[in-house]
Amino acid sequence: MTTAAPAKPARRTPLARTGAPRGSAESRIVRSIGEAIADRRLPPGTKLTEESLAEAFGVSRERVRKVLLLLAQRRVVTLIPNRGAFVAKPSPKEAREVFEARRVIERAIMERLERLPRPLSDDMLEKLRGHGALEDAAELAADRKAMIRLSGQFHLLLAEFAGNATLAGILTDLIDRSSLAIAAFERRSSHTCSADDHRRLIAALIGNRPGEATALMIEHLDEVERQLDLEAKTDTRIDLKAIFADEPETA
Amino acid sequence: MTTAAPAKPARRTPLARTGAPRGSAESRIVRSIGEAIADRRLPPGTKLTEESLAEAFGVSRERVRKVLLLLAQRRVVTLIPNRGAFVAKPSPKEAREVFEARRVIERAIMERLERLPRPLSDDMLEKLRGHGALEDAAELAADRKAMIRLSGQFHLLLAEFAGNATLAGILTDLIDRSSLAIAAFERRSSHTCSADDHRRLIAALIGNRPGEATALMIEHLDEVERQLDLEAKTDTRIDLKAIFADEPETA
DNA sequence: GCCTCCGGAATTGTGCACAATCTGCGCGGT
DNA sequence: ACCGCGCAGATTGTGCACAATTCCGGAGGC
Repeated sequence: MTTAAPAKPARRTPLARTGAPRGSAESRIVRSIGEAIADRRLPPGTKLTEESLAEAFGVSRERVRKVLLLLAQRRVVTLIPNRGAFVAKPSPKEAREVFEARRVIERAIMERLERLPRPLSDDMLEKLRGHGALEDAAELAADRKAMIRLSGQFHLLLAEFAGNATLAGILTDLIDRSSLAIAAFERRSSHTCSADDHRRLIAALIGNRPGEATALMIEHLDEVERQLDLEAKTDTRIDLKAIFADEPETA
Repeated sequence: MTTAAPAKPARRTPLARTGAPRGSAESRIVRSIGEAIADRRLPPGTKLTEESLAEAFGVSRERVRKVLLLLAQRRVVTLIPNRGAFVAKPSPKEAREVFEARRVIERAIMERLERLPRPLSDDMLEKLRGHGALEDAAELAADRKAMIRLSGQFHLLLAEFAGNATLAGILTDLIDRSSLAIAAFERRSSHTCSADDHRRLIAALIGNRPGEATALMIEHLDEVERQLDLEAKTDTRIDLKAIFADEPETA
């Protein structure tokens, strides 16, 4: 204050949502971008300019910057120093690794679910059936985006039932990265989307024939991976840049 | 890192390691803090003031802020809005989940290692034996910090041998969180630190008796967890705050 | 014709100043 | 004496200005 008040500030912070959920603003954007990537509105390799995103979400550039940092650590976007943020384009190797990691984790989850006391709780049954219905509806309506989103949610739902939030959290990231891999390597032709697999899985889980649900899950994941074209021929351009740039945070 | 000179005259990016200097500064700090937490120089619940850290590492406060955000997403520190960053203090539930997640992942890793063609490559054998020697030396010298660090590295080494960088990355986080759990729940008394377990594990791996190494790994992890005191009695203070504060980024 | 070099524009990176919020402590009222 | 209120100091949160870097296009030389 005091001296020197050259017309410059005049910012008013409209207190509209003063103490409002600060943190949630960021996670909202993270979710939003994450979904956009998952259902392929943002294909791998897309440049994510800070200012564009800031404008799109109506927030400041630093907010976006923070979000991008978060997404980068989840390997959903790739941050290249002085170059910017790009929707991650996994290598075939990484794609295979992600699916293998999923098999490892989801097998464990299924084994846990199969060990649950029977019959399953009404809550679980209802959620399973409800979800099945949603997937059926999406398939019937040929709503591709909904199907993708629901497919991810299905796996996450099972993870929650297993009661290990830590594993579920890890799986969340892996599912996002799967979506990315699918977007990057999906074959033009076939895509017998997995709603049917899910149906059988639900039935096996309810029916409780030992080992069957687990086997179906593994087979399901194998099938999804098998539908990808993971043979060489990677568009080396972006990948090389991403590889040779020092990754900001990889552990 | 002698100078903290704010002066920044004519930086020349000595290309020593390409575009690395920027990003690596942060990951250096992340590693540094991570290690300090792992070997208990920073016990759970410790307040991490931004400015103190900035001064300690000779960097600006925003750099520290970024690092804290990264560590927060790895669940190594807890970020409470307008309150600051604290070394995470896992709940007993979370501790159990982390160990279970480790069992899931490390079992898979061991099964993969056991499936490796025999004899193991010279490179692997050398690294295994070399690491064993280091652990022996640390145990002999009663160098607790070294033992903790080496113990984590051992598990990570096995993960690398398994050839799935994605799983290894996930395990890295879980190991850090294990250290945290151990720091939080270690019993005063016993701590037959696991160097002996590791020795047996190495032997089993080299010897290649089917299933033995995997079984030893599971038993090892069980044993480490069993040595913790995970009964209620949680210091609710910090945990409650962490729980009720809206978490910035949890997925 | 092609390659190289050199601006100009756009984009990212960083320090800084200030605003918002929380904690601790002392004062005054009941 | 106890409780609540409010002020002061410290700490975190955020926008902004500017520095650094990269990208793109064109002119010039071989």
